[in-house]
Amino acid sequence: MRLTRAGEYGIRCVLHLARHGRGTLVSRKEIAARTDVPAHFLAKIAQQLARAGIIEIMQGANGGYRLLADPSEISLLSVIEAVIGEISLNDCVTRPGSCHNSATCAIHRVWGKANRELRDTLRGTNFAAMAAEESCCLTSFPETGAGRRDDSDEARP
Amino acid sequence: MRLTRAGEYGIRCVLHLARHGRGTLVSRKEIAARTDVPAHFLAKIAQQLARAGIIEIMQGANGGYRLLADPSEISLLSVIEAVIGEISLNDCVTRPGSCHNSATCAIHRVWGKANRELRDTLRGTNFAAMAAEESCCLTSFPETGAGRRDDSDEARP
DNA sequence: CGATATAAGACTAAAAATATCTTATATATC
DNA sequence: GATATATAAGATATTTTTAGTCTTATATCG
Ligand code: SF4
Ligand code: SF4
Repeated sequence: MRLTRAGEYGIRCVLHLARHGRGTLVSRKEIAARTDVPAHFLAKIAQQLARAGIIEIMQGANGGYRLLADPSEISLLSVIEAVIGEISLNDCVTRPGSCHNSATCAIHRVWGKANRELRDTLRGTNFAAMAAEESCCLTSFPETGAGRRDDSDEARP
Repeated sequence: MRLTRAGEYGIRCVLHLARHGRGTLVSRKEIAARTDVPAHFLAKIAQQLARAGIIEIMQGANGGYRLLADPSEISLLSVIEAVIGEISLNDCVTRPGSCHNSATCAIHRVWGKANRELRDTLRGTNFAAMAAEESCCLTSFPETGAGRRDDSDEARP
């Protein structure tokens, strides 16, 4: 009944990009450092965000990630579900077949309602407002992570 | 982001008891068979429900479980949280200290709101209505579980 | 007492989450 | 084109959580 770490990281990544605005390229390294996410883990999450059409990944020197849409058009729900899949408070909500009983189950309907409400709330939240907040999440993370200084993929000579 | 199996089992157990009414003693064996829950697992869950004051456990021959309160006074939320602990959609909701940043985080507030809504919905659902439903969950489980015939703790002579 | 229940917690197995490592590929710059 | 720097992609490893089982102890009825 909780968000996974990957989901939380995905949100941080998009929020950081949203603060730079749509289309601005930001390196994975910077995002990882500023949002306190392991760089390699971020790579994986970014791939899922890219597949969902939320960000674009630029390879090569001076590569990085950029937002494809305007922050106001990106909902919290779409980011979360891009990373962890469709939200489902109980198995039978998204897979009614998992319980032979779901067709007539009173509890099933309660879960369905709660699930709908939750998704609607998250769908109703976009990144424009959050990015604009004076004290946003990500400004509080240190610019150069003390314990996470060197996340480069390359070995030093 | 999903209910654990233990939570689901706890709900089934209470619902089954609710259908018998407050104070009626039902054996663990019967509950386990009718709700399709492993008997030993149910024992563990029942202990948590007992600690939360929802059911009472009677030991000895002809023992079993009984509801302490009227089904109308037992909310879905109380049963779930008795089994899986307080609902928390994200770590920082129940443990703000887990992220040094929660005090000023815009996303944090969204999670707080969503979490409150979810808990309110579950709090607003009690077992009286669900137990009264014509085709309740538990009637659909076979009376004698085909693959779960013998859940006795005792070895046969 | 003896049969039949659950208590309590140790133990095991399976699954999922989290993170890392390795090899490959793309791009800018020289 | 060569080189340095970036991400891609997926295999692998570690840790944590979930799910279930097993064993020994205790309570109650008849
Ligand atoms: S018993 Fe009802 S709530 Fe539980 S899994 Fe089956 S359909 Fe869902
Ligand atoms: S960054 Fe915000 S939402 Fe994420 S864990 Fe920290 S306080 Fe919670």
